[in-house]
Amino acid sequence: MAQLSDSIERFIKELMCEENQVELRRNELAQHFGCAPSQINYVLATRFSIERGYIIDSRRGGGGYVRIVQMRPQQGDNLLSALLERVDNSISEDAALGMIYQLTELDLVTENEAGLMAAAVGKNALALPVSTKDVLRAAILRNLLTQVFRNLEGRTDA
Amino acid sequence: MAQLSDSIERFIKELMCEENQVELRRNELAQHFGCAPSQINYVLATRFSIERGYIIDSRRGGGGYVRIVQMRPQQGDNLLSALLERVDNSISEDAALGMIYQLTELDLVTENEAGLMAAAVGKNALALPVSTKDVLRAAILRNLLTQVFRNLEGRTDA
DNA sequence: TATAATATAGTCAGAGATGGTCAAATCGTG
DNA sequence: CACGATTTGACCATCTCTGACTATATTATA
Repeated sequence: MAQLSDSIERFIKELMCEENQVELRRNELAQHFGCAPSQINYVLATRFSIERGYIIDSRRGGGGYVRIVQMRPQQGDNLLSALLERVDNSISEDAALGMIYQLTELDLVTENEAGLMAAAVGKNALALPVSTKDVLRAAILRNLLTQVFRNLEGRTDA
Repeated sequence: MAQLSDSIERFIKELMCEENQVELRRNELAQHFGCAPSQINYVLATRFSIERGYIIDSRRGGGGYVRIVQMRPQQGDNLLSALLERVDNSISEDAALGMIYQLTELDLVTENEAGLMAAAVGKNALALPVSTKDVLRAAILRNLLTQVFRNLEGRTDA
């Protein structure tokens, strides 16, 4: 029964039991479970996704690591998923600005932060054919939304 | 695991904590850390780059030295112009992130704001052919920089 | 002074150490 | 069987560190 992925998931969650974050070596963990390193990525993608309330941070090269942070359960959990879904693959400028406005109303971002987000997805920033614009805006906005929720966690690095 | 580069970076920043510049011997420093002298150059290139607001000055031969100076802008306005000029029509991800890093070091943006800016110009956000990426990133970053300084206008302690 | 010796620092290609991505193979279950 | 979930492996991306070779400045010496 116990699929490899489930074991790895449980293992990681045990490591996190007291802390709400854990740092690990991808290759070490893979070796510990005798599996391919990419298996770890699979577990992270399916069991520790942003939608499920986890943030993954990593670094390559010597001294590399993978850090998993569990977001505190909060109003945001469902909101983020809902927002990401609403953005989907393409979004107009108006809709994007509306969404950002909503974040300030909820006190999830400061006015300054909202200003930056608007600057990033505004039409001035996106010098591209109109058709491409909405798609690109969606990609950027998704990134920004995720970042907003990371910020709420009081991140450890910059 | 604290990488050698990270230790060297921290060491140098401690030396600079009060002064905004420091002078050191490359070989001495390398010996102190038990590494190859060129390692020092690596740290300088990656952690004390011009994008991050540092200027390196050095001299070879007997009595040679390496001097690291942190640039401190007098007026926000001048800095904005300088940054916009440096962005120009195209900018790499590294350079963009370096610039954002500089803004946090100068306390012009909070860590959260820097995170948002990085999210807006990171490669994950810009799903485009590489050649187009830098140009688009430049456009977005210019917008963000302008917004940063707009935000500063309303600040009491600026 | 001209030249050689010595003392520094810089550059760059490549090795090593990690982690990431993606598509194909495999597994399990309705 | 069909189909989604899992697992793997080949190939890619990034970060760090070193060593051989190069460049430049100072000092000693003929």
